[in-house]
Amino acid sequence: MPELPEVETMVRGLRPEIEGREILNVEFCPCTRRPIQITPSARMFRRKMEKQEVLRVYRFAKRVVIEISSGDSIVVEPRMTGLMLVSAAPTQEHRRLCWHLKQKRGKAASFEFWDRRGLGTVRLLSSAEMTDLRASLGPDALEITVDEWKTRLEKTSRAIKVAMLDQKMVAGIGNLYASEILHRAGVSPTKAANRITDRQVQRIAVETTDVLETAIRYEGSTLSDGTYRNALNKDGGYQNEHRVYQKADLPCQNCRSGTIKRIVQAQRSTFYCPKCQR
DNA sequence: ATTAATGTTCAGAA
DNA sequence: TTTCTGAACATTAA
Repeated sequence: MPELPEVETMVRGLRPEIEGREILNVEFCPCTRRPIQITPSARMFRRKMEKQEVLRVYRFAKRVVIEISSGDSIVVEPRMTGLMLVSAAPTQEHRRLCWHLKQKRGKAASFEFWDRRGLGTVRLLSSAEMTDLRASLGPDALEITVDEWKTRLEKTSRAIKVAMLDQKMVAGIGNLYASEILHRAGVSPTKAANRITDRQVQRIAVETTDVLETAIRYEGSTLSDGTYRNALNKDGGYQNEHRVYQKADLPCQNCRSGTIKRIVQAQRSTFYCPKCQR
């Protein structure tokens, strides 16, 4: 599932292929069972995009943002199973949108949004709407400072794992990486955020940066369901580095005496070692 | 054959 | 105000 490292990987795959290219037209793939969630209307969406140049491609939290020459931005939120691709999609069936580009030698002819479950969204936002979107989320997980972590965490009594998933608190961390970060930081996922010690906040800050940057180097995590792929439809590699996620009942690689446990928090699985995470 | 599990976000309830 | 729950979705595993 695309969290920060997976979205960053999509952006890096997309960028060299589509930046500076002209969008000729947008195809709403007919094979889609239900229409993709698009704003504004499909007609407007298409009209505002055609003949525009892709100025830049970047990541914003868990979203892919494609800024075009009109000043508007295409904002793609992959949610659970969405992918941005510049190569053939995993299946024809779940292709949702395809942007056709003006031909350029050695470059992709198009890029597309593929989404098996169809929870993803694609929106066209004005620069003012982009500003609002920015203001609605917390600092990016790769930019947040220790002091920001501290002041934000002490404002809530929710469990630290639940707080880390709150995008208004810190943007970019999802269910998988929250468990991995807390394990490496040695902090219990159930501990109230406002009771985390300064030393633990420091550990969380360090491990957040380390885990996310390492995962980006590995091009994200592709789970057993095989859903996540990079922009070239290749698997990521970070799943082999996981220490707790989906590893219930296996021995803890950190303390070597504990056993990884699965619990449910806010209706989502949390994996941790009760022995070395306090 | 039914049911649970999967995770992100938002709306609405507690 | 803050925290919690359910719904949206498709597919697989039990």
